[in-house]
Amino acid sequence: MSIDLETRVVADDHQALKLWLRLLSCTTRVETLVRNRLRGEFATTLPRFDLLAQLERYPQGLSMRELSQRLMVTGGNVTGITDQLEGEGLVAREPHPSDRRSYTVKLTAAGKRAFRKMAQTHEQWVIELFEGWTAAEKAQVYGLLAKLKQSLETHHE
Amino acid sequence: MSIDLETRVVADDHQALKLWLRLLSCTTRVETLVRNRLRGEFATTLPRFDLLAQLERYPQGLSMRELSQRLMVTGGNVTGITDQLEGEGLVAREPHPSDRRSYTVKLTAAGKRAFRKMAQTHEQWVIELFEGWTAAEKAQVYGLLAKLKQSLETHHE
DNA sequence: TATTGTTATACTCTATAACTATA
DNA sequence: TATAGTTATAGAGTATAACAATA
Repeated sequence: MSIDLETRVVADDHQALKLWLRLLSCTTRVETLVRNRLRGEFATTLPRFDLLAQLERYPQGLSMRELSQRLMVTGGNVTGITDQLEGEGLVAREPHPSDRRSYTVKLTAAGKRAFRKMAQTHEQWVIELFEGWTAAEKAQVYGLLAKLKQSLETHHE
Repeated sequence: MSIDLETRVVADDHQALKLWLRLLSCTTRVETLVRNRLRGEFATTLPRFDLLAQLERYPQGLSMRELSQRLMVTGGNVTGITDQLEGEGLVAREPHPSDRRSYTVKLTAAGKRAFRKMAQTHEQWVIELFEGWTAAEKAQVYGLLAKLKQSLETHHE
C-alpha cells in the first residue's frame, strides 16, 4: 500500500520534469522557427517584432521606459532597437509635451503597414502549428498556463 | 449565421496566437529562473547542465558528434563546454578504441555526484512550479505538446 | 574524399554601469 | 537627489567556416 503510494508520487514528480522538458523543447523550437522565418521573410528579428507589437497595442505611443518594462529588457536594449526601427522609418520618437527628458515612441504609417503584414503572416504560422488542436484544448492549456504564471510570481527570485 | 461562423473562426485563430504568446512568455520566464538559480546555487549554466544530463543518460559515454546532435548545437560549442567541464574534473575524454579521430566523453565520479545533486534540486524547482497541476492535467498537456512536436517536424524550414 | 573534432570568428540577445540632461 | 534616456562594454549562447588528423 505505502509502496504504491510512494511509487505514484515519484511517478508524478517525474511527470512534472518530463512536462517541463517537453514544454521547453517545443517552445524553443517554435521560437527558432519564428526567428528564422522573420529573418528570411522580413529581414527582422523577434525583439524588433515585439517592440512593434507593443506600439501597435498602444497607438498613443509609449515612452522608452514603458517599452523597457513591457518588453522586459533593460533600457539600453530598447534604445538600440528603437534606433534601428527609427532609421528604417517604422517608428518615430516624439518629444514628450511636459517632460523634456522623455520621448513618446509611436508607429509611423509605414511602420503600421509593415507590422500588420508581418503580424498576419506570423499569426498564420502559429495557427498552422496548432492546427491539430481543438478550440477546447487550446483554451484549456491557456488556462493551465495561467496557474504556472501564478507560480512564477510567488517563486520569483 | 455565416457571421457567427466567421466570428468563431477568427476567435479560434486569435486563440492560437494567444496560446502561443502565453506559452512563450511562461517558458521563457521559467527558463530564466532556472538559469539564474543554476548560476546562483551551482555556478553553472543551462548548456553545461544539459550536457551532463545527456552523459548521465548514457553512462557508456557519447562522442562529441553525438553530444552535438543530442544537444542540437554545432560541434564547436560542444568542444567549448566539454573543455570547461573537463577542466573542472566533471567529465573525461577517453580515446575511442578503434577510431583515433574520436573521443568518448563520460562523466567522472565527481561529475556523477555533482550532477545528481544539481538534478535533484532542479527537479524540485520544476515540481514546485507545477504544484497547482493535477497528474491528469500534466499528462494531458504532455500529450498535446506531442502534436505540436509533430507539426514542427512537418513545418520544418 | 568524407568525417571527427578543434579553432577562430561573428552575430544575437541581454545585462551592468557610467554618463547626460532634465526633473 | 532621482529619473529618462544613452552609451560603452561584457558575457551568454549560438552559428559558420577554415583547418588538422584520421578514416
